[in-house]
Amino acid sequence: MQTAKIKIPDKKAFALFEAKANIIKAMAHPTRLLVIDALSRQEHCVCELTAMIGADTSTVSKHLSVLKNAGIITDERRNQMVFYHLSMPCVLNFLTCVESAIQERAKEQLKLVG
Amino acid sequence: MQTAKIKIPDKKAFALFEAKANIIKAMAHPTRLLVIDALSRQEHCVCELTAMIGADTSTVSKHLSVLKNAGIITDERRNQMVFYHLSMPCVLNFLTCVESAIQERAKEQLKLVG
DNA sequence: CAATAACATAGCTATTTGGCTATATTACCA
DNA sequence: TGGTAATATAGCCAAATAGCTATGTTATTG
Repeated sequence: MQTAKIKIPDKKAFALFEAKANIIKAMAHPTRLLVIDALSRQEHCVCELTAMIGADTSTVSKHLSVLKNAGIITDERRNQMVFYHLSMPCVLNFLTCVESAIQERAKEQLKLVG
Repeated sequence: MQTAKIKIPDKKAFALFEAKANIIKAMAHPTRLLVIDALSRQEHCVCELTAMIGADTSTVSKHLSVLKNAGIITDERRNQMVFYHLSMPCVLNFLTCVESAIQERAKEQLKLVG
């Protein structure tokens, strides 16, 4: 039983949801959020990011290519090193949104316990 | 060779990245973005969302539970029906950010082609 | 040109995810 | 109380993901 008038999305609308989902999927990993966070302050080479993350270079490199393919970061080679930059800074607002939601939830949990 | 001073994240920092990633992961699916979009305008019951999505009720129900567990939506039973609401409206700003990034990229593509 | 440093890619495997079918569960109604 | 509508859960399988090891690529250096 439907009460509200609903709008069934057409192909184009669904394609847009898919495109957005692909970008969001690229962010949906703790390591990649760490990368975004680090690059929000300054550019970093792969070696620095690898040191922060504490994983294999190949693993880090793969994560970086996921973010790059999604258009969230860009790379720039300078001699042997490759430096990465955040090219979609508006994602930071979202992370703030998510963080406050987490904090609020923590407060709720405290209320229930204490 | 590292040039910049890097900060290795401690356990707490990494746990926060994980918590954020869990919320983002919940959004990282076209169907769930459709749900968020629909609920941003008004509440909807499962039957309405199912009609929009065009999938099995069980599939839609699972998607809704993913969003609910992440704290992005809430549910409210009224008689036989369950209505869902968007409880984290700040995610909409993020979707706008992603959408404009997609548009910009499309423009770039056009430049390259034409 | 050989060796090395910094990254990237390929290939493999364990885990997770997303869809379905089938089976609860909850509330209403005859 | 039995039947039905609306939703949720369980269980199954194909596909995607994330990590590693091993190998390729690019630029520097001796």
